[in-house]
Amino acid sequence: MSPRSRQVNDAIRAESRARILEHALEQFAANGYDRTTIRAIAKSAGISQGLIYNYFASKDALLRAIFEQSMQDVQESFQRAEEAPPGQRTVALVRAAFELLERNQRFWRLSYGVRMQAPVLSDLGDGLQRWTETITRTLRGYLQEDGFDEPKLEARVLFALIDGVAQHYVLDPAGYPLEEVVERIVSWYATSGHS
Amino acid sequence: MSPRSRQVNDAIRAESRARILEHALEQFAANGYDRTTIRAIAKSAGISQGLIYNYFASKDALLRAIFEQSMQDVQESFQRAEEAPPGQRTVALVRAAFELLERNQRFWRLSYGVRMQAPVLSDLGDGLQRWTETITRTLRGYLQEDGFDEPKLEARVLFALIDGVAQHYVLDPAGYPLEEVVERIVSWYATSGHS
Amino acid sequence: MSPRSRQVNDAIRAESRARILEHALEQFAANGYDRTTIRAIAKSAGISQGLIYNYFASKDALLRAIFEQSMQDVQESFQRAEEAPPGQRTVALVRAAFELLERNQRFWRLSYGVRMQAPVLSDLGDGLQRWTETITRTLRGYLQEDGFDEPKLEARVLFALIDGVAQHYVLDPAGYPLEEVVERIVSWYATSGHS
Amino acid sequence: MSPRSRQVNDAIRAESRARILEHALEQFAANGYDRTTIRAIAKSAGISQGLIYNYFASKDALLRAIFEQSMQDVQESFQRAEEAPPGQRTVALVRAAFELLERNQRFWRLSYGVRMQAPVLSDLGDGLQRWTETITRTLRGYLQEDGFDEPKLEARVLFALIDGVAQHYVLDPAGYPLEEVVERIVSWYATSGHS
DNA sequence: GATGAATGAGTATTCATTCAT
DNA sequence: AATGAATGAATACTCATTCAT
Repeated sequence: MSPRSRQVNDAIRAESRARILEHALEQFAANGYDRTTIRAIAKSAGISQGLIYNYFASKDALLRAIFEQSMQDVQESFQRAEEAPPGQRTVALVRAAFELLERNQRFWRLSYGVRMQAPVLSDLGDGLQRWTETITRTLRGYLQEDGFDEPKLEARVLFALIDGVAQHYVLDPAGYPLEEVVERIVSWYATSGHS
Repeated sequence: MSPRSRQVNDAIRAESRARILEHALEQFAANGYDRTTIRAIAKSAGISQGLIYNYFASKDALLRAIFEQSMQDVQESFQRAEEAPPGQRTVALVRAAFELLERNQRFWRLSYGVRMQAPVLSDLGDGLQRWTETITRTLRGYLQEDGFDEPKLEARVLFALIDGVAQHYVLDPAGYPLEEVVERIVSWYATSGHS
Repeated sequence: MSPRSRQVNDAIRAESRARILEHALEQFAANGYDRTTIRAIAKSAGISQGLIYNYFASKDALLRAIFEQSMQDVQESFQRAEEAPPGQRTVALVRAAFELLERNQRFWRLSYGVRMQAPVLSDLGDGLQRWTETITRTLRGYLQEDGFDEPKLEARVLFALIDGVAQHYVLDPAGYPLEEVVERIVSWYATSGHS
Repeated sequence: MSPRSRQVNDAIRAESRARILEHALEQFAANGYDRTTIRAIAKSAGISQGLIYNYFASKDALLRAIFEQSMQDVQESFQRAEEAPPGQRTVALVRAAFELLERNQRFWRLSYGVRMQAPVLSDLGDGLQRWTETITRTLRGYLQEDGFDEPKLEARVLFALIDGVAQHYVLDPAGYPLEEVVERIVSWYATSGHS
């Protein structure tokens, strides 16, 4: 008789939104953004196509929402790395990065698949750009603390290394010896003040 | 209206084919494979849409042809690295890789943009997969020669590093200090037999 | 939770129904029937979409209800014209028509916007058709009373004139010198028995 | 063998374009702009939906093209009215208007159906507005020539009359005694310098 | 009486591909 | 060898309408 209570509605909305995001991520990661149809997402989520537009203004907005959600996760994770004792922060951040990677493979797969199109995918470009800069700057700070000679250059190298490993991992998660590779990298940056 | 001679015809065909490949690469690199239309390629090349199908069976086949052409280039380049004296081959290959990168930025941009979709872009998957394996195997061999302890693991790390740098470079060729980064990497692998 | 009394309920229903009609007319007049969404009406009225269907079976029925309501208004207005003394009825009707027009601009705007689609907008056709015939017949009667030679033809002309002026007015109410135009027309039909 | 000659292509294009315009007008006039689908136009014209976009950028552009084409017709027709001897120009223009109406009923039906939406149909608004002003100004000039006291006001009345008759005619061309009505109007404006 | 989440059929538009010339 | 008119299947998105609460 009486309309659904505010709380019940909010719960329904939260659940539907999450469901859509989850299945959109799954499809985007598997087939790439452009080759994923709204139809496929709806089917995968077991809902109608129209419902998606009840929660997201466009396919583009859906992609953006996925990024925002994941970026928040990244921020939090990196903040925890900051709490590590000086001299161990570089290593803490490297480990944090790979933990993120394992925990959210599909997002990173999507992210790498979309990266080169950033300037072309409206409004996404900025996010990725800023995120890249943040990482580089953070890394630079840690490397400087840890006594590296050329922290700026070194940050570029380390970031590239992390990025490269992450991509290779994501291309074949089952077959990639991520643990070993991470340990190899960590062992290299653990003994501080090289050069 | 005497029919064109065989030779003239062949020359025309070669020139048209090359022209199409060139402009397809340009467009694919700039906008991504999916977002590039046959129309755009034809317009860029100054020809009709139909003509493209006279040389390539499909958009997909056009992409494949670009890869084949570039892969050949890669092979040749890497073969020259093999001629370096033992103990310097790793470094030679690293340098060769980055020379290739600079010489053919657009191809690498396209390549990285398409990589995550490999399984989904028909028939392309194999090519990329095989190419990845080839590089890893070659690297492993050189690193072993050069006295590294765990050549297999080390090859994964080095390949990831190269790949990561290449991607970062390709995202912003003008702003990336490629020379310095390469020298940093090279200096690291030049003093052989680390461990 | 004692049930609402019958009377209170009826009052609520009447108020809601009127509210919906009011805002539907506003939206239909501003954007046209086809380009007005149920969503827009609901938003304008500050109610939910669903509620509209509690009062009207469909968008179409809502349009029909607006017409019924306004037609009644027209009937009443024209009946008052009938009370004018013979020889002044034509003028009385002309004045009544333009008073209606000014009083209910939005309805006439909607009406003119929908007129050409009448046969296509289910069940509306009849209403408009009948209404047109009624006016023509009434006008014919008055003109005959007033001694015009060819009352049938003259009625067509006068009706067209009224209709044309009304439309031009409704297209730009602020800039149209309605008073003057009406006086010009009235002065023409005031001196009865032309020919 | 050799591609179609320029001339043949131009002929094909002209024929296809005309065909599309013709069937679009037919559909728009019958069902209104908003309720006419591209699909329906294509089906009516016996072509694919895609082909329409080969000639017109959008449904909107198609509507605009119809207006441009017909407006040109109107211009020419009115210019011929200008050649009438002074004192008979008003009547010549009235006759010209109704000839246009009969010759192109469907266009006027579409035009009246869309008029109230003008501000909402992108880019069309201006055209109709300007056209209205042109007519009013021309009429005013002729009426002044013909010695009417208040040509500005009189022009408004005459324009409304023409417009009203045109609409009533277009609503039921078969049953409307257009000839008689026109003659009635003409007879009124023929004896110049009333007042 | 009232809500708003959900549906599904429909719409304009795009684009790889074909084919007569 | 080359053209470009034409196709048709697919796509993102809209919106009137339903219904459980």
